[in-house]
Amino acid sequence: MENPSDAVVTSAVVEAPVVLEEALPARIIDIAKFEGKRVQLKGWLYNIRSSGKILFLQVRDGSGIIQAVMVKKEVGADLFNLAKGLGQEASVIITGVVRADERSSIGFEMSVDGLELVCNSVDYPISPKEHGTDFLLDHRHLWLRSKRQHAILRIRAEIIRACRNYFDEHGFLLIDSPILTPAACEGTTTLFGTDYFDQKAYLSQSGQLYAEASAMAFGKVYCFGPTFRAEKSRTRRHLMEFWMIEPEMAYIDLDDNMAVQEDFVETVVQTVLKNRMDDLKTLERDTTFLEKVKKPFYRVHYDEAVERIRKKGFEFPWGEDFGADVEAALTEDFDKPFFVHRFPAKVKAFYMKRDPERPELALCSDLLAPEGYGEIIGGSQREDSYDELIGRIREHGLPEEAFSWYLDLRKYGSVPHGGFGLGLERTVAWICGLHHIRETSPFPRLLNRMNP
RNA sequence: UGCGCUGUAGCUCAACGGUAGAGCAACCGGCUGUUAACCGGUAGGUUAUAGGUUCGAAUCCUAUCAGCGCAGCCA
Repeated sequence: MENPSDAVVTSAVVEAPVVLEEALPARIIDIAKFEGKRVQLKGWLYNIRSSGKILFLQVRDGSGIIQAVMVKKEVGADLFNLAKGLGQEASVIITGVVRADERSSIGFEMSVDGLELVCNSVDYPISPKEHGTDFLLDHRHLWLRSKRQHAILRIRAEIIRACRNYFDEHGFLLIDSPILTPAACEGTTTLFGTDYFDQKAYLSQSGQLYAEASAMAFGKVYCFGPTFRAEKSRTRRHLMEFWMIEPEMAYIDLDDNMAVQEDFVETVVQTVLKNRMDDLKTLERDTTFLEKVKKPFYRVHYDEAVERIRKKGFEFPWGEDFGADVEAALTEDFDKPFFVHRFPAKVKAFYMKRDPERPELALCSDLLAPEGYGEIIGGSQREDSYDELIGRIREHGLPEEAFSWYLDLRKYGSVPHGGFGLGLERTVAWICGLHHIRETSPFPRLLNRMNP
């Protein structure tokens, strides 16, 4: 700047007609609308590749990933070197012009003309190469930033939305059940205990009993919330904490109950296929089985299921509940979800109504997903007779006092009723085609794992 | 809780009784169309922990700890 002639040249550049137009705030998901426009993206650096005088920045903003191309001679050495030194997951605000490009997987790229470093990221633990699940679960808070997890969690959100919409649009009222409860709902599984001032309390394992009370008040209701099981199960189908949607309906029988379930499940699956095909592709999900999820679903009586199992070579005594191997073998027979109904009452919960034609059977059903996924719904018609129900409670050795309010429902205008519970995470695993349930939850609670 | 499997560099793995190695990540350098980029170089280790067998142990044995898989339970 000592030389006055330099100043003249500098000001000439500033006032030249190459002044950039204002950058429009944009998100990658609707980048197509901005073709030819200069935009501003706020995001994180997903990956970076360098070719000497040209940089390829993979930038994600939570809605998608775009390749932003930076050329050294266009942006100058300072900015170029700054960008070159960025770490994976550095937060950046970039500006540039959007243009169509056939080489891009999303059809568009961006030519960068500006980059602001918000915060650098040094030694990011999750590299683009493969990692073990244990390591990834330790870094779940960062793992959430990767493509595959985005696809799964978007599908999860879509499934939740579809579930809520279905019941909201079919005359059900949302009535949430309490999470802190005084006693076991079903009396079988182990519960997480906690302290309720000077009283013992438990985390809810099901909202069903409360849903029944609500159904007697509003006719058709559903609850949707977390449930907790303290079972020490370590399998690919179990979580300690999971979400369950539990509709309950007054004046229905077992057949009505199954009809609602198949209509509901068909709607949820078809909605995901319609709205989240990109994410299913990211997961490389073969959707042929999902396309077939249309009613009616098959209805297999327990007696028939036992016959099918025996034909497959299992020595299966009538009266038992199905183990995992038997259940998986049974799903081989069907190309879409199917019901197994009327299980022997002695292997089922105390509140289920008996089949009047065969009192050794319960009016219940499980809905099993194909492709080996197995049970996603358990449902039943509930016992509506006071005398029958109190007999069951005594047979099971349950504390009568704790169930007095539940018995009241059979005292004051009892009606035939029923409902079911759909396990959200199992449904997500099935629709996404996942091997293990743990990726279906943003922060899964597993045996021996509560962090992060 | 039972049975089985596994703990080696930040990560994914190799070395299977004889000097602990590779790819990726990190760092330095090269490259104007890369897309799990590539090429060259540097650094990185009390082989989960504690005992034992052996001239010699990552490797064989025992215990402990941690993780994974399957089962039971269920959604």
